[in-house]
Amino acid sequence: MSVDTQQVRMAQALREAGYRLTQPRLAVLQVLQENEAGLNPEEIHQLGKTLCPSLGLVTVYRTLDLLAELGLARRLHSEHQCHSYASARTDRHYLICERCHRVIEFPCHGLDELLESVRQHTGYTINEHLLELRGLCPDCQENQAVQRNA
Amino acid sequence: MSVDTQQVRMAQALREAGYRLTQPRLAVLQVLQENEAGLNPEEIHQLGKTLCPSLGLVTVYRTLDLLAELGLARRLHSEHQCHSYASARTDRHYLICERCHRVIEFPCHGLDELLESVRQHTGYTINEHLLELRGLCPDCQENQAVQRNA
DNA sequence: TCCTTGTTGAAAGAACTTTTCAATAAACTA
DNA sequence: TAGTTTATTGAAAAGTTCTTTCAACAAGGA
Repeated sequence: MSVDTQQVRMAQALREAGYRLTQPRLAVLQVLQENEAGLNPEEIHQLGKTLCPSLGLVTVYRTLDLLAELGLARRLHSEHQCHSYASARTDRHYLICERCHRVIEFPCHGLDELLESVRQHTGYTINEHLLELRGLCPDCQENQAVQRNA
Repeated sequence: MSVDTQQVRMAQALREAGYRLTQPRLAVLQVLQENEAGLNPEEIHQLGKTLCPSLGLVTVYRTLDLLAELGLARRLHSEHQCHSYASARTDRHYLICERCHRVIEFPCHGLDELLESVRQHTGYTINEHLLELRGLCPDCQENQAVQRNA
């Protein structure tokens, strides 16, 4: 998909959701498009200023939120940083309840073939991985059911 | 493994690495042990003060770093927050180069059975997932080889 | 072109993390 | 066990990162 096509897609998405298409928003979008992934807000701001000199960092934050809302951008990591006690393993498997935010670790088998296939397709070596699942824990599923019936 | 066993393990790890075993460090460790996963530094601080009243937040941060260095604790999410341009999918698969920090997305098949097995073992429903792989991209592998030969 | 109102950028504020430094306490020595 | 050394601590200050506030601006409809 070309840059222009993407911009048209974004223009539509914005209008449909009742937002305006502005120069700062186009600049942020274009920076994201041209850099695939892995930019932080400050980097996006610096690159974006070459496209829209008046662009402010605040607008970058706001636009990233907006694009996320529209499903056009996505935060790479979860917003709340946590610490967990863990063994010396480098591989991490977390299961997070979206309602009560409880976090458990789970044993994970059967990922090896997947990793090998990724390695072959991309040429990357893979040293460690993080698999983070989000859903509802049994308690919250039950509470939700109770609430629906009430 | 019991709490006491863990403390002995930590005492050894600290001494072997040339660090001292202190009350604040024991308190942080014990809080992490008793709470499995998902605490932020401030929460650890509050809980830790019941075990070591003088415990300061700064020491919590320092101890978490130390425990991470010793392989006894682990940060749940990566420290640098990034944004990536993405489609509307809720499932995310990132491959991050640990050297040049390039991030690419990759197609991911074959995770479904794994998720189903996790669901059965834990009782959680799973709405979305994040699979983050870390390794070296082909370019950096090559550069590393060149450097070794130089 | 005018008007309405969503959007912007700067400054201030909030939240989170790190650095600095004098006081403290762990661990070694005698 | 008491004395000594030095890593460690907690408080305050500084540094980062992100959010809120608000007057000025510009997008898009009339």
